[in-house]
Amino acid sequence: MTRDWRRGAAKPGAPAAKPPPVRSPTLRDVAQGAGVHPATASRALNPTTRDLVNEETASRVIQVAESLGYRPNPIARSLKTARSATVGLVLPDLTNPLFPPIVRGIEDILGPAGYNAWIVNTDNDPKREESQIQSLRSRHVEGLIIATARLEHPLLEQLHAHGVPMVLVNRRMATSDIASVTADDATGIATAVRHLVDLGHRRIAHLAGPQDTSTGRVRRRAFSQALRDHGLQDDPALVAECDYWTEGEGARAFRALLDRGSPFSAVIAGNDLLALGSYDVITERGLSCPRDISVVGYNDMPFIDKFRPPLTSLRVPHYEVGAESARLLLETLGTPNRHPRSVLLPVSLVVRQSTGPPDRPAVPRRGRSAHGS
Amino acid sequence: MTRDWRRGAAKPGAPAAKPPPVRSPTLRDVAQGAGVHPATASRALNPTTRDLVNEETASRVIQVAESLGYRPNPIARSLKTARSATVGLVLPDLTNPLFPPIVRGIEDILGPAGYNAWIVNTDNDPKREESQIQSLRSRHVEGLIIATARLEHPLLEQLHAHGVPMVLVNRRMATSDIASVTADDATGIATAVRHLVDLGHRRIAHLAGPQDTSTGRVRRRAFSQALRDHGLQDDPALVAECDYWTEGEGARAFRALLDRGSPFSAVIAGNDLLALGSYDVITERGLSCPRDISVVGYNDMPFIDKFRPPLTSLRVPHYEVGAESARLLLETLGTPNRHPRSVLLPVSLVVRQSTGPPDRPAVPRRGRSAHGS
DNA sequence: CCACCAATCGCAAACGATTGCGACGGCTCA
DNA sequence: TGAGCCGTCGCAATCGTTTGCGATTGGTGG
Repeated sequence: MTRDWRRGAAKPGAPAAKPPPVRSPTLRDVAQGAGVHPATASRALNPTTRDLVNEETASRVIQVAESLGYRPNPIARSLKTARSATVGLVLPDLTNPLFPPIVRGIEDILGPAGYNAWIVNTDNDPKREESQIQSLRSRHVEGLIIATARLEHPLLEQLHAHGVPMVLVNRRMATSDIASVTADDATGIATAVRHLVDLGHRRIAHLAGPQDTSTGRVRRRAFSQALRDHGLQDDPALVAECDYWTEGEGARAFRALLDRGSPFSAVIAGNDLLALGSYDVITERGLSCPRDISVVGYNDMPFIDKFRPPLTSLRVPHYEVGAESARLLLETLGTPNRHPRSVLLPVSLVVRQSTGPPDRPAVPRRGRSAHGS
Repeated sequence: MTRDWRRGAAKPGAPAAKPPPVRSPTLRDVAQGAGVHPATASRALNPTTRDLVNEETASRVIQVAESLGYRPNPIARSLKTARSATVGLVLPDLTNPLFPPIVRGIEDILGPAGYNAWIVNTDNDPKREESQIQSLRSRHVEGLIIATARLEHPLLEQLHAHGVPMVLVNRRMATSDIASVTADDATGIATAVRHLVDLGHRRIAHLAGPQDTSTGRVRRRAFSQALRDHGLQDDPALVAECDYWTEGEGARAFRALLDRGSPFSAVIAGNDLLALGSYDVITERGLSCPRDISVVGYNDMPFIDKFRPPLTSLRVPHYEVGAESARLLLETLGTPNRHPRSVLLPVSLVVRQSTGPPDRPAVPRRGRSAHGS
């Protein structure tokens, strides 16, 4: 005698006025419809346990489930299994056009694998980052894809030590060996330098990104290395650091570069936004690109081919970066103790109109600043 | 062996010598620590039920909870309460730079109210949209913010009829009265037309967006109305429709416009991407903007001031649009039967260098196409 | 002095799923 | 014929929290 386990057992005395609640069907409903126990229904519906139940009953259960439009409740499942089919995606700032393609790549891989991504913004604020990650963890995300890594990042190291599966995207860390997906920045920068040298440039400047990020540092080092490889002088006066990857910082640093008085005819920016900042300053000082100064960006942001002038930039396969990081994370989730792997994706130089042969030995505008002789 | 990084992976073989699991503390732990029943702890921790428990015990419970670093498990809570403190955000395409600021606005309002947003992409694919929304609902999101609405949208109407709280952002629907937040497109377009008329333009074209979206249709109608208001002829030959809000569609439609042979000296694009498409064609045909043709965009996308030439555009307060839609949704969640409200946010014209006085009666390039007489 | 009430708090049943374990038949094999 | 095994499937516990209800206490008014 099957006990009536249904919660809505009609109150005795109450008329059989069946008020059909819009409540979506539960596992119990399909079990009852198929005349089996919920446990059996559960096993029948789950592909990995399906062979524990008679093939005929299984298909009957499936049949009923479909006709009822049964959708398993991910919350209940999560609670029981402590798994969530969800991964967290931690971004510094969605407004940066760099990230949407990465997100797309990630989702396109995760989706077919049955996972979804929780996207959170940190605004580059470590406090916010910590609380966001905390929130993700309490939601039982199974892994993290992190685009906010700094070279020194205690929080991430701690998570990694705790065995939290994660992969860094677009960034690497100094110490820990955490899986990461980045572009081959060293080769990219070398390509850019060669391009400029081939055009005839000899004094090339660098707008370096934040030195507490791997991209900022790797690109800066690669820059120095490439100069030396070409037998050029690696003049510290031709490198200016930016504290953030923003247009404003790019402008500030580029102004500083000009004001230092060391002549240069080309600049390689740590990324496109910094390059845009230098565009602003070039206009502001009455200079012309590429006549007075050639500019190379990094990332090949969308629409950057429509800027004035169209920016020569290094194209990073962002979509692929995202996709690859998702694949890495899935691998990690599948085989936990796998040794962390890091992949390097190729970048390519897209030559547009912001680079050209040096017009003449550039005499940087000294402004009215009276510094130096 | 489930890989569960939340709870300390108990080393196998370790004696049962009180292995203090790193497992995050549960309500039971707190209750036990405070010497009360979990139910009491729950009530003490919940601000709305706190007055059901003795003030002293309440503070003791809170004390213990803090010292233990207790974080309530949202999943368990969700399961029990059928609420999730989560809303779904349905976007057509995150890659469109229009959306990140909207997302920011939404998150900035939702966050302090204790809500989080699940972001999903639909790629403008109705099938995908349906499955994504289904997925959101099964996660018990409490409401939806939807940026993918078309004028006719059975799915949304059905959800609305089912009482799903939702607000449309940047779009409205034809029939249902669903809360929405949009820009004041009619006024915006009128402003643009006046700007062009003031410059001396008399034959103005329109690159219309998809006519199954409210924005596309409203802007197109406003365009015709504004022409008439200025006593100008509303020539159907000067309106070309785009099927999508993409650069490519803009280019295609603009080519068609030129090939029709009706002269015009300015064009108002349904949005910035369409305007960019016309830029491409202007270059491709050897024309010049604004000398031959003035162009006005819509949305004032980030960085669009750096295009060639800097695009005159209508600025929509996207952040505010997002924020306002979040506020609306929160209101709806707070008072379910409230009559749906729709808000219209002001837009402003940002004049840059893509608009200027007409050089001479433009003689559109007829190309080598042999169509027509 | 008893009945009643308010304030507190515990009990236990949910929420919807998963899963170890054991029950039950039917079958094989010695 | 009985022991043992295998295929199926039900039982019940469990995940962590919320909440209706009832029990206990102490205080109060009649």
